[in-house]
Amino acid sequence: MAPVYDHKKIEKKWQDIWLASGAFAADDTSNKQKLYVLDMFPYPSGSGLHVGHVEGYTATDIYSRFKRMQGFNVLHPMGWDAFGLPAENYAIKTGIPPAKTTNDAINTFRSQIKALGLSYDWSREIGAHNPDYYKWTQWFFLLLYKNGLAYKKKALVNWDPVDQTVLANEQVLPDGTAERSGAKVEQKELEQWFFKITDYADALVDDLDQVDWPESTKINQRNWIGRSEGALITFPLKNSVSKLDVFTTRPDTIFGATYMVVAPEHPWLAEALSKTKSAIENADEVRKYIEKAKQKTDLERQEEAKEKTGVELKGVKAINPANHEEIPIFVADYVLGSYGTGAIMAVPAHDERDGAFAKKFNLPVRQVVAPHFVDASNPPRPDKKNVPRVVVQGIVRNPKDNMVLQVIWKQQPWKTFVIGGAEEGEDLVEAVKREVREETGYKNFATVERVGVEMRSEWFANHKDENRFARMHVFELVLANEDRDELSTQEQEKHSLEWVAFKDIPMVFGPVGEMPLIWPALNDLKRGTIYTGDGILINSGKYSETESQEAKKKITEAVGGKWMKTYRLRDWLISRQRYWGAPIPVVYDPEGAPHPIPEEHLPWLLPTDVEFKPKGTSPLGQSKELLERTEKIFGKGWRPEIDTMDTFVCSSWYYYRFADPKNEKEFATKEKIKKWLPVDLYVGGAEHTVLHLMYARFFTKVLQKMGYVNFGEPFLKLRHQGTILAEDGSKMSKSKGNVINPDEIVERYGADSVRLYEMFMGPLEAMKPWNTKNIMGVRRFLDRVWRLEVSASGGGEVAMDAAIQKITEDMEKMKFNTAISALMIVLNQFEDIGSAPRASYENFLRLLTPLAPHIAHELAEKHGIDISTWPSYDATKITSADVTVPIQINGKVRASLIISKNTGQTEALTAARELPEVKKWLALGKEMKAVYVPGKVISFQTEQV
RNA sequence: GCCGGGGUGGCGGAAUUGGUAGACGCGAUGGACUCAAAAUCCAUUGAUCGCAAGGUCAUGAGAGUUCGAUUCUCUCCCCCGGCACCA
Repeated sequence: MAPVYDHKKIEKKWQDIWLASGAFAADDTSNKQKLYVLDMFPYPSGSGLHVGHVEGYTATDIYSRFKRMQGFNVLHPMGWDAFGLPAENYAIKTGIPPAKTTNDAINTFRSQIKALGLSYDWSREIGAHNPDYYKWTQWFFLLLYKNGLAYKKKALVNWDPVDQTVLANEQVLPDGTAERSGAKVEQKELEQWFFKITDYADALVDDLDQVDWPESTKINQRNWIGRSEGALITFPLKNSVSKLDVFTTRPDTIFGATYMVVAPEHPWLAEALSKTKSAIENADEVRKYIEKAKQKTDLERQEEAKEKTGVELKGVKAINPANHEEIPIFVADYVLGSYGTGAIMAVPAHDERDGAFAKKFNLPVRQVVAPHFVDASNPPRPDKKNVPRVVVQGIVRNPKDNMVLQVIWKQQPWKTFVIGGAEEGEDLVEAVKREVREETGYKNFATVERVGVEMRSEWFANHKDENRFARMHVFELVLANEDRDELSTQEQEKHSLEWVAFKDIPMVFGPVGEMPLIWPALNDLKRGTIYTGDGILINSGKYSETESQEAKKKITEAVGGKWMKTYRLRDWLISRQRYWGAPIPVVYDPEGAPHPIPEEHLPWLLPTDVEFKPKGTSPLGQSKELLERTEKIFGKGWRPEIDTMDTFVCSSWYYYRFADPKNEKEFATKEKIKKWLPVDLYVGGAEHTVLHLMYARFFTKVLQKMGYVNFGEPFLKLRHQGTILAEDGSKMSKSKGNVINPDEIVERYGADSVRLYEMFMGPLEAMKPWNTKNIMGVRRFLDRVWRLEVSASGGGEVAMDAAIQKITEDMEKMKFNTAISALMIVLNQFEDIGSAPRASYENFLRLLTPLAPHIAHELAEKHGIDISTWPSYDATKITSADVTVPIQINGKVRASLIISKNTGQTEALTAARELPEVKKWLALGKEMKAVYVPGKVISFQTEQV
């Protein structure tokens, strides 16, 4: 009788062994290939580790152990993002210093993490609140300052009038009240420090292409940065020397600009109103509107977004530089002062917001872009180029006058229209067929030349030099089984319905770049709808019939505009009127001018002689020690900066420190950075898709520019762990009392069971509910592994090679749920044959090691098995010569057949017809068609009765 | 509203260069062992019709292409995440 699987004893034993031996220390000198596997370092909160942490950390641990077994030199460290608001808020409540609560929390976290058997290199542990760490956070501030990337300016901040303190955005509830005091938050202008992240906006967008990150995270970052390209165009004012600049992404619509709008904050407006004799006739009304708009919070602006408001500036007109028309100017708060130039040209026909405004104020709408429809290319097929193809799907007509409103196009993989051409003297049909064969790889198809499609001769003449063809036409292409020139009558009939609709509208065809461009004749357009897409210009003077993209450039140039980029991204405000953070290393001379603190005085220590009571300024302002220190070093009358840095500054560079955590001279040596960075795999929650990940990328780009590192992206591969929900599918929260405490689960079922369970729940990135019953399933699996008998020699067949291949691939892709499932299948096979053959068992334990390391090590020791290397497999043993092929008759599986892989079509079909099941079903109708897809399926089609 | 990701048994989830849907696990039902219970083991377990053999239906809904669709195309519904007057 095997002894009972006592997880507590075994897990403690191995954790002690690993700790004592420093088993997971990364080797700075090894020649083995390095791999840097990193978790987002946690904020050590007082409530301890939660199951979400466990999920991410287990995933990186499994991956690290797997890679070590494959011979990599793995750096897998852990540290603490220890500065932050919760500890300070707790101090305000209790008076206990944040350093104390934070260190207690770190001790809890560390012991919880150790109890999970996670293979961190503890010799590299760091804490962002330790002076030997924040010394370098301050050093980074100085680096940015020296390079003009840190500056001070006035900014609006969230001000809590009850607590007399500035709040971070996340401390302001959606209804505009303070989370702590419940007071209505005010906007207050204060001098603040900023990092000039906007200098790197382009690199932050462009370099996303280089990294292996979830697509959604990249998109979030792109949206946040919000780069858009457009034109800066100047609109002169009538009877004035003043001009208004607008930014627009759609200079092609300028002929439709029937009015202008300036933001209430626009400086020109303030100036115009301040003059004793303002040109604005209704100045009072305008002032009133501006005052009202100022009082609106962002929230109110949002809520009122649907209803547009504004006031016309009477007596002032702008001149549209494209057509020299006089147009009115409005002030309206739907235009933001902080974006672009704070002024727009309004094109109500082609912009939803301008359209809504024009409707309310009854302003003229002029349509200047006619929609066209450019079809995207097909999904790529292996070894074949993509070919653009379009088909009419539907036509929307106005029932009153039977006018065509819209033509809907769609792509169809089996049938397509191609626009083909031929050179002088060449046969058109042959030329098209040759081209289609080359471009698509299709060998068998029929073509039909489509009459009724009107080629516009003047359009063609205009674009002649862009096209190498002398003649062009539209063909319908139908894929066929044989090579034919014509469609059968039957086939033609089949498609005739669509065609009838198609040929009724006059169409214009022509190539733009590589895409066919198709648009309905201009006079068939519906008037008055807001069309925001690209198209063909109409009512635009000499630019009419020009395509949007082309017109953008041409018009911008013609009106003297400048092509430029704008961004939504703002500089990073890093000042916090808070105690528990890294002090900003700046002092002010008696005149109040800021001076960076010289490096030799770093770390610029956080003082401890403060009270944690909200008093209206940063708690550092009360510190006698800090003031005395400043005066002692810099002289009488000098004052310290009393704000601290946003904690995101600390976490923007910590991944460098792990490479060289004890260095007192540099944040890390160039050699060690070169040795370990960039991070190969980074795992953390999806809540950091924008802020942390973007700030960290910004720091790395600065380091690259300054020559400290030779790469521009710190995290090559990023994965997010999904949220773990409570058993009822709701979010876990303390207030609901449905939080699962990992300690209890580890105590009860063991660390290996918890690890295995969290990985078995589903895909790493998925949001999934906790289910304590399901832990019993993986625990039972481990119990059975524990009880498994091992036999000296083989007692049956177990397909280990296939399992090794499957699990190796799953590990690489971090599909741990299916890897565990594959191990369960192997165990089931062992049990079916009564015991595990020794050779298979050895590999089974090796495969199990990264996932459930404690039990695997214990069993390996018991049986004398070396589990330090990952097993390999023999690929020839995985694929067998025979395959089981299902047989479908009229699409339903009726039988299956075991045949050799090399069996030919005729032979396979003959063998299939011999089967009684097949005979029975084939007897019901006349056989029409038989297909054998080698190794996959046999399919019969019979005449349906 | 826009962008992105999803929707498969009672539950968590497998399977997509189109090829036997539901792997693996949980739960459930029946049985063995036991005085009994727990643990363990064996069997069954998508729905439905049928005594059975065997059918039929089924991957959010509806259509389409195909010998064959969870997988491709179109329309619609729902859920989750992000952004939201960004010109």
